[in-house]
Amino acid sequence: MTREDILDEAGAIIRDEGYEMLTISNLAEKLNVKKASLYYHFESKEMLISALYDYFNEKLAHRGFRIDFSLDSEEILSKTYEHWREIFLSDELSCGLSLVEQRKEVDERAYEIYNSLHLMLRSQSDAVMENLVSRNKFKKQDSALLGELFASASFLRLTTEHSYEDDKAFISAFTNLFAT
Amino acid sequence: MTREDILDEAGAIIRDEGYEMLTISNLAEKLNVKKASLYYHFESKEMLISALYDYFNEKLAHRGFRIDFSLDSEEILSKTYEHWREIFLSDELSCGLSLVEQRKEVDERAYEIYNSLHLMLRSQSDAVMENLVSRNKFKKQDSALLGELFASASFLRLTTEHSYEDDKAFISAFTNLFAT
Amino acid sequence: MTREDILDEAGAIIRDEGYEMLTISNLAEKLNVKKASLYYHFESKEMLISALYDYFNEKLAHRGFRIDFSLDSEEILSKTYEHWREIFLSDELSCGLSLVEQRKEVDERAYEIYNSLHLMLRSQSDAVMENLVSRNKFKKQDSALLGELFASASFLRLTTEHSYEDDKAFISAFTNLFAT
Amino acid sequence: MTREDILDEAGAIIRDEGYEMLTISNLAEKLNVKKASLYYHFESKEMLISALYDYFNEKLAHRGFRIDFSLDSEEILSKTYEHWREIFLSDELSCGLSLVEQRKEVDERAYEIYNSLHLMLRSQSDAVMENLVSRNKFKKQDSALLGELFASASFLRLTTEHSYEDDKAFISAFTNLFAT
DNA sequence: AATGAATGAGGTTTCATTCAT
DNA sequence: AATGAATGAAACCTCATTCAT
Repeated sequence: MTREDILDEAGAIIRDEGYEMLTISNLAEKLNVKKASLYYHFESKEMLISALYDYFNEKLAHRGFRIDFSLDSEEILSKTYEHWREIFLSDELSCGLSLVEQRKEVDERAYEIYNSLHLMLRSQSDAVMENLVSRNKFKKQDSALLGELFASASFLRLTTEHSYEDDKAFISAFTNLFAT
Repeated sequence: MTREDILDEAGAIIRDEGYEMLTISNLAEKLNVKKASLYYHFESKEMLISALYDYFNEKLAHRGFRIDFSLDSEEILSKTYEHWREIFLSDELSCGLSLVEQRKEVDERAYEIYNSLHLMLRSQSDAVMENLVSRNKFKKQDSALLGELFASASFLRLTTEHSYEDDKAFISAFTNLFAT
Repeated sequence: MTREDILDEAGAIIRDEGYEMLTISNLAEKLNVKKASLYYHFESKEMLISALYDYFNEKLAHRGFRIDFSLDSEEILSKTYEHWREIFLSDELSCGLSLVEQRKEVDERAYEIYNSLHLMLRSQSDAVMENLVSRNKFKKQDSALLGELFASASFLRLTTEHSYEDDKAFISAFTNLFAT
Repeated sequence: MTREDILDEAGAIIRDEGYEMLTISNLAEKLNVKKASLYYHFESKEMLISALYDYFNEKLAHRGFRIDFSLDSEEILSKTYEHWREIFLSDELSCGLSLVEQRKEVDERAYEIYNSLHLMLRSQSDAVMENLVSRNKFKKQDSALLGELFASASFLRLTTEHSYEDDKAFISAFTNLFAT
């Protein structure tokens, strides 16, 4: 059992059972070790959770963002959305996302990460919009506003349940709304 | 001490200290009563929390939504946003909102309310957009999409920190983007 | 079960089994209650121990010191010694004494009490010597020094094991040494 | 890391932090080794503590006691007291003393050593007094009683805080009290 | 000679809850 | 309507110890 194994299992518990079910007992049981063993790897529950934030942060940082701007507008938005969707639903990151969502109101650390996640979406959205506007794919208008609108709507779609077709339709409609 | 007093204090704890700090001990202490006394009013903690959801739901239901459509477009959006802001920040409702936000990933009941809150924003937003489009204040286009964009962006703005001016600017820009 | 019952039992454990055996589990078991019950009466183990110091201090303060100075010198010293012996061996106070002895090197509070106990013996010893010297029962000499000598020797005798006769002989010899 | 290093550090912990802080974890940490390593040198904590008693005993045994009886009475007492003071305060022995003081009520072994320490002081004190009396430096009287008085008062002075001058004055007064 | 990893037992404390009064 | 006293379960954590390497 390595530190990573522990963090992975901790993340899974948070995602699947909720933050308040992340107890040393529960965690140990799932890992098939005794409670005391966890204290060999982490000084305290607090430190474990802190490590969990680091772990998530690091994984998030390793996600690149490359968009092929030779595609047509709708496909560009579509790829962007897919990229985010992967982040939100990937086994690797959904745990951290779940942690952050549950703790953001109460834990400074979670709040920061939640905000920086927003910021990431927003800046990627802005970059895409700027490109489309500058290349006259989208009507000449405030690309920052377009960025916010696309990022916001996408974020909410990603954190609530929507059908695949519904998402497709949204992207198509969004493209049409602003396409030249 | 009435049931309402208890629910109010419970809400305040959730908002100010987080859901996990809502313990019988903490609640009793804040109310200056002994723990056992709370069991005269509520069968169990579970029932108390259930009552808390009802309490919030009821208060939410009593919030009407009346917009004076004789105002100009920007003012209409502004009033709409103000209306939501009041809901999100009012002492009466912020507690329930906090509860729902913290528990939505984990508690069926919270998830439902969270969704219905979204729906409410969305339907009000849709109604406003439909009106503006139908009265040719806004360009003829898919009013449902406009509804989603406005509701989404507003929701995220309301649940993260933004300056008053920033919000003003957003509404103004949004209006310009779609105004005829 | 009252606070006093708990303190008495805690004291007994310290005296009979040693300070490190004063655990919440052990204490609860001896009192035939469950661990959690102790927390109704004391906020924490630390508070319990603090209360124990108070309890001992109070009992110590209630011990008067009255010597009949019409007796002969040896009897006066004998009574004085008996008075102290009672303090050191009484069921009521031996517990506190044991606590203080075991913790004085490590716990500020115990150290203070230990010192004030010394001081008490010393001042009573001084008073007795002063009386005997001033009444010419003892040779004219530094009564403070006599006080220290008698108090010191008595203290050590009381905290280590000595036969009754040995103590008697000591007092007798001490009297002869200084009697006119 | 040798057995001695371990014993020295263990003693330092007992003196500086108290017996209950002598844990394998704490000890290992201070020695910059891992807990398991200590078990290469000592079978168990119990054996380690037993070795600690031996270690202290041995060091104590190596302290000779030689007094130059050609000095004057006050100086003889002064040297005797100094000798003891060195034992009580020396880095080498204060640890063991601390151990014994903290454990004497609870641990047979500590109790024995504590008693034999007393005995040592007592027999040295007796020897000095006998010499002074036999050489007519002190008035002809029960030298064993003088021995007890000097040893007792000194012992208490050494285990509680006193100024250097205060100690000096005590020795001077004691000398005067019994000098011919 | 030392250590990484694990453990069983037991420590203090908090939790929601009960029940007689 | 409220509370004093108690409780079982479970929380986090530390202890001395083991054992393969």
